Amino acid sequence: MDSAEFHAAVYETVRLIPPCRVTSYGHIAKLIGMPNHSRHVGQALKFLSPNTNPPVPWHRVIGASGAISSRGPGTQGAQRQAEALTAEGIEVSTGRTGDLRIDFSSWGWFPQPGEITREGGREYEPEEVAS
DNA sequence: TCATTGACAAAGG
DNA sequence: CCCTTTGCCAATG
Repeated sequence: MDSAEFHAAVYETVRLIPPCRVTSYGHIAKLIGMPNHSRHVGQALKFLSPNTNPPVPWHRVIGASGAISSRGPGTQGAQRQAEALTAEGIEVSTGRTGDLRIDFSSWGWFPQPGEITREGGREYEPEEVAS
């Protein structure tokens, strides 16, 4: 599997995340079958151009700690992601250090690699996704 | 080529 | 909880 296929696999998998649910980079990597490529899931999302068709709900992917990953000092990417999540109805809280976090016990989505279509994996209409 | 960078994760203290 | 260390590997310079 080359990198282009990897990126495509990431997008397809992220697209399966139901609304009002979030998962982690590492779990996406696991679902693809490459559990040690969590960092590259983030890269794939970074390369994602806005307004893709079909839409990819990139905002539903956060770090395994439950925190929205920083895009680096002085950037607003994390804030934008938080806005997209709250717009969906997901609660985003702010920790002491100003980190944006989400409660996995309430919003987490971590299916095993076989039970995806059963659980609720379906495709979403463009208007359902902010992107 | 070689070195550095990450939208990461798990384990240890 | 927090912080540090270690493993990871495509992309970037």
